[in-house]
Amino acid sequence: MPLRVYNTLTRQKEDFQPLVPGKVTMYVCGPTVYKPSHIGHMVGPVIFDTVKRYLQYAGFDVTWVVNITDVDDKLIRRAAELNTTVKELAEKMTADYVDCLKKLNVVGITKMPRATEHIDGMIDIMKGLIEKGYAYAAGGDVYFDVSRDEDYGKLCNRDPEQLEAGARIEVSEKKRNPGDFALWKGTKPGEPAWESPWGPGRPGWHIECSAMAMKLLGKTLDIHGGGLDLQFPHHENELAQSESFTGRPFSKYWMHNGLLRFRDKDGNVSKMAGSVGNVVNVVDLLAKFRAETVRFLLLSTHYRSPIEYSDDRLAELQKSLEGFHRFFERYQRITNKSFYELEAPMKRKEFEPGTPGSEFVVEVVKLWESFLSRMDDDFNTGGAVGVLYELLTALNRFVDTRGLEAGKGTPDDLRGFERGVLTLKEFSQILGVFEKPIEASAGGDDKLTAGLMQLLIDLRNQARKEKNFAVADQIRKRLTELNVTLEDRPGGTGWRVG
RNA sequence: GGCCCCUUCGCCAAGUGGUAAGGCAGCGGAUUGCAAAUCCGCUAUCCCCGGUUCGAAUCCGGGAGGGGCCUCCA
Repeated sequence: MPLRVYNTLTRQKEDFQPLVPGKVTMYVCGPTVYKPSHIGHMVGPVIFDTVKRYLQYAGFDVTWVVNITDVDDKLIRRAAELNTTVKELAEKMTADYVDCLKKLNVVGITKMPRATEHIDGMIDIMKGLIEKGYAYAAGGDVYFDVSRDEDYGKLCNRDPEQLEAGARIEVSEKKRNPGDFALWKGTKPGEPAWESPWGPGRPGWHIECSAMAMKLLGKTLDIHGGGLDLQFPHHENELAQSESFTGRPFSKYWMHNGLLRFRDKDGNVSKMAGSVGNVVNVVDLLAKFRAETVRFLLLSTHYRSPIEYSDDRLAELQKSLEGFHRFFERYQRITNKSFYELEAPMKRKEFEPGTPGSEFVVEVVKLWESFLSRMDDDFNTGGAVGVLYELLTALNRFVDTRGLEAGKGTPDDLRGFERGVLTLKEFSQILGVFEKPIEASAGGDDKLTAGLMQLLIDLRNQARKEKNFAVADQIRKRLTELNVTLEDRPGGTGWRVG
């Protein structure tokens, strides 16, 4: 089954076929770095990081660019409030953003260009647009002339006349049409400015993305992504100016991710955004929940659907993910190997069906196919996550029924088991999760604690042997009060925090 | 006013014409000295009304409720 992608431009799912066979260029709009990142900023990166992982898995060579907008009205305002420079503020907030991405295991970004590094490219585009009559200079500003662009509005299915009807666009004497947008803004005192043929000024909001995308990835991209809220006006304008400039399609596929929603105490649901004032900073969030849980939350819904955020939901999710980590410990007990250090081949075609005839392997292969067919269908990570849980259950069931933990498995059982675990690893790598053990439950790092725990466990087991359950239960109860849970397993007693 | 989307078990969430994945919670069972962990089983006909079809959660029309964009926003 071919990989299919929903294209905002055509409003339907299409077979994915990049311009150059085997290679994919992807551009995703990044943040304006004037405030610390909130979770909403992470939705796109996590999703497109997973998209990139899957495209690579499917055999494509992917180049992924995410821009940093480091000059704009909000930055200028905020810098003034903080009594700092735009540059300094941007650097600080960029560092915060990059750090958040790293924590959420977004590792696939090839390049992160800054808008201010591409002023020349923007000027070239503006010159070209003016030459072709798509843009005009007016009093130190440069505007894009919407009326000259015949298919303006095609991305968002908008009729320019309708736009004007409801427009609350800033009225400017300088504009020819109300819908025209600024490519270049003449400088005002105290603002950062760059030289240009139209005098000193700074870029408008949309031109930077066109300049950076085309400079780094070429005139036509394979995938352009971003949040649904950027569809209009940002992407519409980006598309208009880019295509007017090059005369070629700007991007083959446009992908838009759903926005995060926030449910308040009264049960009202609304988008999470700075303008609503209900944002949750990533740094604050990660103090409460593991980064893996947050990443998982963003992947457990289809990317085009809105994601409803709440603490309860994260807590619930975190709990269910612990089941996976418990299984990884179980795997280690059985095979003496660390799941976290396993490496599954990240090429789809390298999958080997494993021992033929084994019922368990047949089941694994079925789940593997199911997982991939969901991912093939417009990156349905929500559905794929469901298969991930199914595989976990299948593995635990196999361990139980074959008595693997008690050492009763045949070599054939163990081979099949390894095949299944490696498949789980493969899924994990595609989703970018389960790379590290949960710290709190690892427990054994501290030698003294480990020794004391072993002492208590030995004492309790001795009491159990003597049928002195009052003492045994006393020990367990007191440990429970200390948030330590004991597990009596076939191979001996284990413990964990939590 | 214009454009668009959503409504599936108590909660979250897959499924886009062939008879309802998965998670959390709940209940029952296996296992256990009792627990924990794990496994097994049980719990929905898909907001309402009408239509198309042999057959619809899935398509069409109408209604109700919710959300988004049109202005900075990931």
